[in-house]
Amino acid sequence: MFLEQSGNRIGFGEGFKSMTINLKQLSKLLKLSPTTVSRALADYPDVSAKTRARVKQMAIQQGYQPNPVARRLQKGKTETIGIVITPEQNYFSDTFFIDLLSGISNQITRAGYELILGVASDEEHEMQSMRRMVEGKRVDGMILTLVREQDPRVGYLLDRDFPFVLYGRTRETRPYAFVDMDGKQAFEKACTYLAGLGHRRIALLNGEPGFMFPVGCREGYESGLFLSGLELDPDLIREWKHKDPSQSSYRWTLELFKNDNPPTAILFQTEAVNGIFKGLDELNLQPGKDVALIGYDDLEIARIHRPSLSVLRPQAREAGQRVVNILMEVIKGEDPGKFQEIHQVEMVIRETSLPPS
Amino acid sequence: MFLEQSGNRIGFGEGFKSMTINLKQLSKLLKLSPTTVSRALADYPDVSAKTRARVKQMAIQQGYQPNPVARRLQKGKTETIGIVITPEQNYFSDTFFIDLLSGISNQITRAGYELILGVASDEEHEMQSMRRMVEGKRVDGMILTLVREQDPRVGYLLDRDFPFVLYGRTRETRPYAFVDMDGKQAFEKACTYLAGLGHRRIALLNGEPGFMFPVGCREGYESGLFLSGLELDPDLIREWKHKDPSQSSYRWTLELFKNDNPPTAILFQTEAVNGIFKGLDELNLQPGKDVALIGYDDLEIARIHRPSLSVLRPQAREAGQRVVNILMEVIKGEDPGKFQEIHQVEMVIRETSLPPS
DNA sequence: CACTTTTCCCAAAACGTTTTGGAAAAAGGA
DNA sequence: TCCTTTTTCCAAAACGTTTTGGGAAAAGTG
Repeated sequence: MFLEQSGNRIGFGEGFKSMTINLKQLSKLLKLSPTTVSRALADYPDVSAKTRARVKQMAIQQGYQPNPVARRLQKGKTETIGIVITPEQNYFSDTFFIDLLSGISNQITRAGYELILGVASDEEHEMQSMRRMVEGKRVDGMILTLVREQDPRVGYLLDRDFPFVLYGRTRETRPYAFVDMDGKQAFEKACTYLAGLGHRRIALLNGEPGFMFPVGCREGYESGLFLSGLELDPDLIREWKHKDPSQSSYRWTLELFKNDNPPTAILFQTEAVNGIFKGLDELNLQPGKDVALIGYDDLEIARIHRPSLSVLRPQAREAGQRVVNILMEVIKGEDPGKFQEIHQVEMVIRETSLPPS
Repeated sequence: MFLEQSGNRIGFGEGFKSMTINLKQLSKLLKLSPTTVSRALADYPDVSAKTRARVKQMAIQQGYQPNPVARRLQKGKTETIGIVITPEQNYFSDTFFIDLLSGISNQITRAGYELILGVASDEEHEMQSMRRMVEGKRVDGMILTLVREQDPRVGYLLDRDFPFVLYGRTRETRPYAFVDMDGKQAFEKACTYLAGLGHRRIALLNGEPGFMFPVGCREGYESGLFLSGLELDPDLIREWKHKDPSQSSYRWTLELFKNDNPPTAILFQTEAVNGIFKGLDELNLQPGKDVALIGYDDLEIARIHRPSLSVLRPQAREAGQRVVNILMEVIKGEDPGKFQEIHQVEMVIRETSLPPS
């Protein structure tokens, strides 16, 4: 065994040797006990201002950083949050999810925590990845996204009283913490806006059934129709699939216009816009001119397309930050039921929301 | 102090209490020492087959899982790999990056390791996030993506002998480990293919300068022209920006066709396809018919567009797995210079690569 | 001055593993 | 039988922190 804790590299088979100082070494340098050094750095009041300053200065000079693994063991916390994503969900479409993730990651870092990522190919592996994190004691809390109406993950976590926060909502009677976008209000707003322009046949190309988000979209759509004195026509509602948003939305667009009395406007999630454009193109209909369009999510394509796409714009980054702040409270032991946030969604009017021609 | 280590929940302000068993409790149950139980589970030969079986059975029955934090402290490893992504890089375009990440994540999990994710808004925060991981002793190794020609991250890691693997390459004379796609060979193949069809004016709409990948693309393009006996015309080369791939590629497409002798084919990264389609549309040119197109990366849009887009298809998932396997070797102390892999890229001919009309 | 309170510091325990360095028991060899 | 070797187990140390429970010195207090 080498007693010398120098940073010398030993050529072979040795890998990286940290050349950083640890608490014991630092305290020796200061001629203080590890206890006092630890407490000085943590700003405990029972260490004098003078030594505290001395300790801090030396810590900086020596580049001391407490070993997080040791601290975690002692504190009984992993200081880690888990999240599992699945590629099939076309959730990585452009900026939205990465914005959410960005808000989450930054806030987690600020708290001195870590974000560990699982990538699961399907629902089963999604659960498996989460169980590994939870039962393997690898995280203090979980963040769930793209929640389904019946989501086994939520039940699982509630059953074992494990801290978590949803981005979105699910059908579950027990109280839990969530941050959600007000999809209902957003679609209601878009729908009444279009009706206000004179549109009478407004279609909804909704997200995949089984997931929770489209439920709110539909509620908002129906409520918007009702408020505008329009009747609901089931023929004007279609649902695309996560696996191939473009393909399925393309097919449904064509379908919508087979109607004797076709729509003059479509509400949808922007993910599906490529299919819609393609369908309209094939039907020789000009987006914006012949058919008004409002999408949910302000993706790059919405801004660069000509005509540019009117959209509902959720604040993903802010939502991500809130998710983390709430999760920290829940981990501390706060009642999750207290944290149920529904964020308003802004409407951005661009060129595809004109009155009917 | 509570001696009783039961899993009882204490109602308030207590958060989640793991009700899992630990090594000491398990060994008490088995009437064995923690040492023996630990060694039995790790398949050491100095514990008899009989007790080993007994231990394993009990471990399963009790749902014992060793606390990873404690193991990490003892082993002096974090069992964790870090990766930092930046949202501005439109790297999340559809399937490519998520496939890479999927390969990385799965392989890391298989090794019993964790993947921690940093999201940085720009180059500076990218470095900052990495330093936090490295100097904060939070990871055993780093994975770098979207590397620049001059990449400070590589120098930083080499300087402190910290294990890392690049997905991609950079200009650096010291040896380091990487997995890269053979962009050069891919573009050469596409270029000679188009030339073989009779195209004489082949344009390159290349990625952002400063990054390493476009360098190889250009080399392959030039080499392809040379092999086909075509002359290089600098007017047929343009470069778009990561910030707005569609916008800039749209502008450059228009620019390309202002040429007295415009191209009949374009090579590009599929990320930029929306801008190209838009530009061609504006110029009343039909993709595939009037202008042959081959993109790099098989994104969803490439498959669903009519005409469907011929592409060069990198195997992102496999590359991700290799990156992790190599990183594990480097962490073990193997010489990074031994691991320099260049993966071949498949060409998928679809409908946009016809002979010139 | 004697007593109490406050200030400042520290030794030891604890977190839950794995590894080290034996030691007792069993088996083998003569 | 006695000695050697092999098998099987374990006590103690170690990883690097934070927390616990004082204790000595300094500062008030009468």
